Amino acid sequence: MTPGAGRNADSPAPRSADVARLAGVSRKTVSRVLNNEPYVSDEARRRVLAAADELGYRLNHAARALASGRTHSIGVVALGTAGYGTASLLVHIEHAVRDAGYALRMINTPDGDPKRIAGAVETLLEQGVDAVVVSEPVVEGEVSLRVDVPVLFLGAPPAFTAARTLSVGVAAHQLARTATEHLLDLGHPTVHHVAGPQGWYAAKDRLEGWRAALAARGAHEPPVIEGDWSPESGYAAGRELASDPDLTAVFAAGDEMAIGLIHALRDAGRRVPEDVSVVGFDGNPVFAYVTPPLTTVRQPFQAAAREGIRQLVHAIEKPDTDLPPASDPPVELVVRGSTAPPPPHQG
Amino acid sequence: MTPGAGRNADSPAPRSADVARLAGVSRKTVSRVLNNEPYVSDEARRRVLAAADELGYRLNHAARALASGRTHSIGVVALGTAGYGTASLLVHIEHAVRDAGYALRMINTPDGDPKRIAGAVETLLEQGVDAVVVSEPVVEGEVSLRVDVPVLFLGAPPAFTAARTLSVGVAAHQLARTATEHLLDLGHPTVHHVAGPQGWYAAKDRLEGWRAALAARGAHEPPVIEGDWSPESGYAAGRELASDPDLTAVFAAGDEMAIGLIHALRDAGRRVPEDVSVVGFDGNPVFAYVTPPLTTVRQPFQAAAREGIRQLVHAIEKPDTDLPPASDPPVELVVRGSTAPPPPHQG
DNA sequence: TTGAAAGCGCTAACAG
DNA sequence: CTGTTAGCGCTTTCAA
Repeated sequence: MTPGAGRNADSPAPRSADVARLAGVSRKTVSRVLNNEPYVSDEARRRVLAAADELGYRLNHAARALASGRTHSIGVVALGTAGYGTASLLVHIEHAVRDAGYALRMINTPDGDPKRIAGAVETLLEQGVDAVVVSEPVVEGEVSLRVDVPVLFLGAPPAFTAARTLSVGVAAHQLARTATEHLLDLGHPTVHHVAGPQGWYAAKDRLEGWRAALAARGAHEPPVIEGDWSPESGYAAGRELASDPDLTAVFAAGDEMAIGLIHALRDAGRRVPEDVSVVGFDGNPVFAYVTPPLTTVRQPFQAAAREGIRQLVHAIEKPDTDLPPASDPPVELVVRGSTAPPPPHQG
Repeated sequence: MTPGAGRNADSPAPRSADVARLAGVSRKTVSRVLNNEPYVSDEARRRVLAAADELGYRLNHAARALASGRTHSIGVVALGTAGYGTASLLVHIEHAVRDAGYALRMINTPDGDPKRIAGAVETLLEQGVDAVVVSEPVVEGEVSLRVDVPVLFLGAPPAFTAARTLSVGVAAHQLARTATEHLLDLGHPTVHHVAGPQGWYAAKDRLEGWRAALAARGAHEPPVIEGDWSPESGYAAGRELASDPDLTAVFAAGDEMAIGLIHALRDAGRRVPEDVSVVGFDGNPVFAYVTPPLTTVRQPFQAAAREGIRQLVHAIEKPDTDLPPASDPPVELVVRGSTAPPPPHQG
């Protein structure tokens, strides 16, 4: 006997009134049970649940949203394409959202153009969401949106102005600094940087972390080469860098750029890590298995997603109370085989 | 002057009645304009649009869904974690869904357990979706669901029974066969296989493609080693395989396993591709930049997503008409540096 | 080409 | 602890 077997297969889907009738209670009581509200006798609760089950009842969220003004869903605008970083962050966001009892609506935009992001948020709002999370937006935030739900910016400061914005970082600055210091600690006189596209906040932040580390040690700051996250752009940067005889260490703002970079360096006859050390950024586990295994820093995606959603749900549900602050996400350097002390002497 | 400047910032959001009043028409006419229905004078249309714009009007989708019974959104249950394949497919699905004018609701499940999938579909249905797409489910499909919306299985045959199911493949069998034949064509006497977890349909399909290629050439079929898609499992398989002196060619069911495999082979003193050739599966562009660059087959994710959504939208909107069939997705072998003819003679 | 009336299925507010 | 009464903002008849 499948659920709902008592009725014709083509009969309309059961409504809460049907459940109420079968359970012998009012619709409101059914509503109470379904929403886990207090003040329902155990007996009534039991009967309602049994009736709902027997009927194969499924709550109509559109009706609930219309009546309550709340949709119980969170919209996320995901940036970028299928990179490991973005995808991994998205997975963790989804998980955190679901754990919090919300549904997820998603829009992906290939680039981080603020107008595009604003358009995506607009679309999400129209579809009805209780909050919005913007994952890793770009830096320039001149757009202003009329948004009355809370907005979380993950991995960046607010990319546009709205009534209630939150922002949770992924410690990019600190991670970049850690990566650079690792190289400096190894004895390299300075560290070159292959940056991400400077329209992205994440790219800018990493660059600044690198710059800060250099400054703190009084190391010379070589010119930056800007890539676009792709391995191709890392390769191009590597060709350029390979001609510099003083080059001994490079920090790339992304693992994939680092991979391209290493390839170019080797094609140019520079050994990694014997001649040149390379550190990446992201922490994709697969790069532990390439030659040489990539030293990198791991982004605390999970911690950031959980913390961000925690704050967001708090803003939705208890906007007037304060939220206990969370501990900072861990900063993790993964030392593998692409880094080593600089060659004995050069030139 | 920002939109809606005429009203107090805290006033309730404008409704279609407000637009109607300002435009001097009835609510139904507003509805007609907003839904691009015929039988509206240009003049009325213009006035409605102007009024909506002036008020900063945003249609309430919950109300529309309640009244019309259609949500204009498609639910997707995404399988697996942040791998390149899954993420890339998801991005293309999102794009195709949005292009079709639908919103996307997403649930991610880490494994492909049919019960989990069924639960995810149930959740999606409750949230209200006009159709469901299940991305790359596992093979065993004993679950039966009472689903009245169309369901698309992408990359696999139906994983559960429902009223209206569609299925669009990603040519995995053919791709696996092509990969294997490439190795055979190079002169390898046979090809070993590192498979994906056999609970996954995609893994089984690739294994069968490999098997078919071998059978067609009358090549001996060596025992299969089963991995779990991770580079670690590829490495473990590589350690095992490296002890076989007859080994000259391996087809791995995923790029990441291939990377782990190559690493193990080299750790064991077998050169790639001089001693052993390796082909992967997926087509992640970054592996063009590792050493050796990985020969692989590219999955037609975009073509599959577009075609699947096309069929799905057709099933939603015109369930009674036939849909012109689409051409098969392209099968693409990407030959890079990890494959070569077998060594002159062995043993 | 347009409008009036009647719900869609649920929850909110209030009364028992 | 439980029920009653009104809507939520839109689309759907159906009539003009």
